[in-house]
Amino acid sequence: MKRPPKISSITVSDVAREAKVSKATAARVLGGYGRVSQTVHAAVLEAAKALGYRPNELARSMTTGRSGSIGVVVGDIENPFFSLAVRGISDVARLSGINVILANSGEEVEAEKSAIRVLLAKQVDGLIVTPAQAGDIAHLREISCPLALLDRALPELDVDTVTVDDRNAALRATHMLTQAGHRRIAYVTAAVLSGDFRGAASRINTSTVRERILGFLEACREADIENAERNIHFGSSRSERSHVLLLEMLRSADRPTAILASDSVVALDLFKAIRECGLGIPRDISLVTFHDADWTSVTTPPITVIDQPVYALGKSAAELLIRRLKGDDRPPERIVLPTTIIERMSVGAPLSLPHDQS
Amino acid sequence: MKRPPKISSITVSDVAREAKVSKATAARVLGGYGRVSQTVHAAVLEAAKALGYRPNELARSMTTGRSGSIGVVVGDIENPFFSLAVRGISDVARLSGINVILANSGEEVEAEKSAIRVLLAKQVDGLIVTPAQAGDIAHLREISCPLALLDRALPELDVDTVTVDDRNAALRATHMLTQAGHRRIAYVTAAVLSGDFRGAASRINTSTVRERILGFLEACREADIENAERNIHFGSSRSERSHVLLLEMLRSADRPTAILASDSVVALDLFKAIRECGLGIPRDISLVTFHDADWTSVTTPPITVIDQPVYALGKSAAELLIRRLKGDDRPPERIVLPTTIIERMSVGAPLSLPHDQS
DNA sequence: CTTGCGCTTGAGACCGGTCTCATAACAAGA
DNA sequence: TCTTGTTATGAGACCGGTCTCAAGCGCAAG
Repeated sequence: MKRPPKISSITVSDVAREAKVSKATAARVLGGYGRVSQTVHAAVLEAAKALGYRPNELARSMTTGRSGSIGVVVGDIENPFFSLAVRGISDVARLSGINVILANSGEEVEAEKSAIRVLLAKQVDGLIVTPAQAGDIAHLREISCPLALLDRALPELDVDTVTVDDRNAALRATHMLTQAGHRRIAYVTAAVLSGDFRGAASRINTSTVRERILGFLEACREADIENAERNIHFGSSRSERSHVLLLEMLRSADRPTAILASDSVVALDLFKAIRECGLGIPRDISLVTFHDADWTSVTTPPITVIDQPVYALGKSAAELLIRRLKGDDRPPERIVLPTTIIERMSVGAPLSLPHDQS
Repeated sequence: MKRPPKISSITVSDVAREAKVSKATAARVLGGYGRVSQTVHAAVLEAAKALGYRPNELARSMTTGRSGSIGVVVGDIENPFFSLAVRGISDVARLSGINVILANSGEEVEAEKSAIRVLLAKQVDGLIVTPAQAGDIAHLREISCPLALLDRALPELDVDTVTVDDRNAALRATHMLTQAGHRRIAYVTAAVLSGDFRGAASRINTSTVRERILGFLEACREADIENAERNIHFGSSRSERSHVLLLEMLRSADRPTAILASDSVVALDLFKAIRECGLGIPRDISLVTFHDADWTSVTTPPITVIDQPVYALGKSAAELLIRRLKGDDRPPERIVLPTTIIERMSVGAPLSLPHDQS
């Protein structure tokens, strides 16, 4: 075996020798378990300090079977939604002396699988995952440690889950738009759909995506808008290609008069695209987005948003997970957090209608 | 010893027994080292698959002394600057099969110390740190594994470091403002200064903060602006209190006619504060900020920014660190990345001067 | 003075891998 | 045929902790 690169770290045995006690006794003091006499306790501590002893958490984890860390797999840390949620998670984790290993899935199942495998191999005590795709969840089933789902529920997976009331949020937001007189409303989401949509909402089993669409469609139905499904745009990402697609949509003859965006990244891209097309908000087009990202209040006009309790989302997921880690084994809980709509200035009546309609 | 919670995970020995070979041989196949005959190799693999063997990375790390992960300590993941840098780091790390353990210091030294201690105990192979304070770096000195500094250099710490040319950036940005005719220019930074400033720039040894201030002061000197130090505002954070302080500054009789902000979070807060005061950009006040955050291009007016190669910053730091992890021990490198100024619409001439001056 | 109990301590197994070393088996060269 | 070399395999030590178990000790009760 190669000499480990670190220059001779101090072990329990070293401390024991220095303090002239057995390894077991030194370990008891250093590990904080068992009973040791005052005298010896002090002696060991002194020896440890003199030698500069640092416990090897890895070795400790090996015997205890607990690593003291949890794994978090999110779609994209760059998305402020996730950074805030992660913040919530790590704040809670730190309070319990647990630390967080973060992994990015880039919203791709394969990357997610690989991340989970690595995390599991690292013996994380628990996992918080934002599943990238709901169709492929075998790898989530196989997870042998406590698992919590963040932001996206999986109906077939009965584990602790924290989401927001996406359906109702989408319903209310869309309702707001129909009330304003809009009839050509688009829902633009970053989620990708394998295959084609066409009303098969049941096929989408990522809760967040499905619930929002369901809410959106319900509001459309209430307003007697037909073929609303046509206006659902999937796969909007940070890429150049999807930006072009948005421009295309905005320049088409029957362009929507109002848009609901699935997150602030999509919304920002939309905002830029709308400008590029020389359209005005809310004169030519109304815009509402999920997530009260910090920038939404400083644009001209400021954007009406669906405010999700993102920090709380992460916090709750972590709390649920940690509770379970501590041995509590009540049945899995599904928490749904409420959202509120913050009305700003990005919603107006469609151009073709008299302004006093609403 | 308590039975570990995980229900009897499959070990090398189990696989060995199943495949009817010795533990050593099974380990050779599973660990991918040493030489094994074709036949046995296949047999072991089959047995492993049948049993559902998953390697225990912890145990592996224990003997090898390498954990295959690096620790990253940043000030605040919520700050888009850091999320992007972290993204750069993790992208590089993944390519080398290394994973990242993330810790937040909240820009507090004590939290930073504690995070480093935990990370070290977890036997990370290397560390990337954005030191919260430059005065207190004993804990960084003691680090026994490769260390790389991100965004902030420490003159007294000779390790791999990646920064941007803060001084020059601040110089040019400030110069732009003086050229436009401004003479009351404020620099607002999130950094906290222990004690009072008053020209003792040498006392600030966080490179980022010092260099920027130096650049700022140099530009002021060139323009014969006296007492420019007075207009340096420290400790601007996301807190309510600091927002009030900003409002105070903006409402004072000799309020600045132009402001340079140290990061996009500060800038956003400033932007809001400026609005609250009923001031117009750039009519009443000009604004320039470090970091081309996504929102800066969609405000009215869009903000002139100092574009830092943030992703590259993280990427380079990770590359430097990983190179060192692989055994390369050339002397520590200090990389300084260039910045560019993206001129948008937030800079104008001060109100008191005729517009054609510039 | 013994017995018994509680407390402190030491010896050593164990976790799940890696890796060294010795042995066995076999092929090729003398 | 005997030596030498090469390759495949097994036995077991080791990493740095935790934890079990039994022995040693002092003290109070019988």
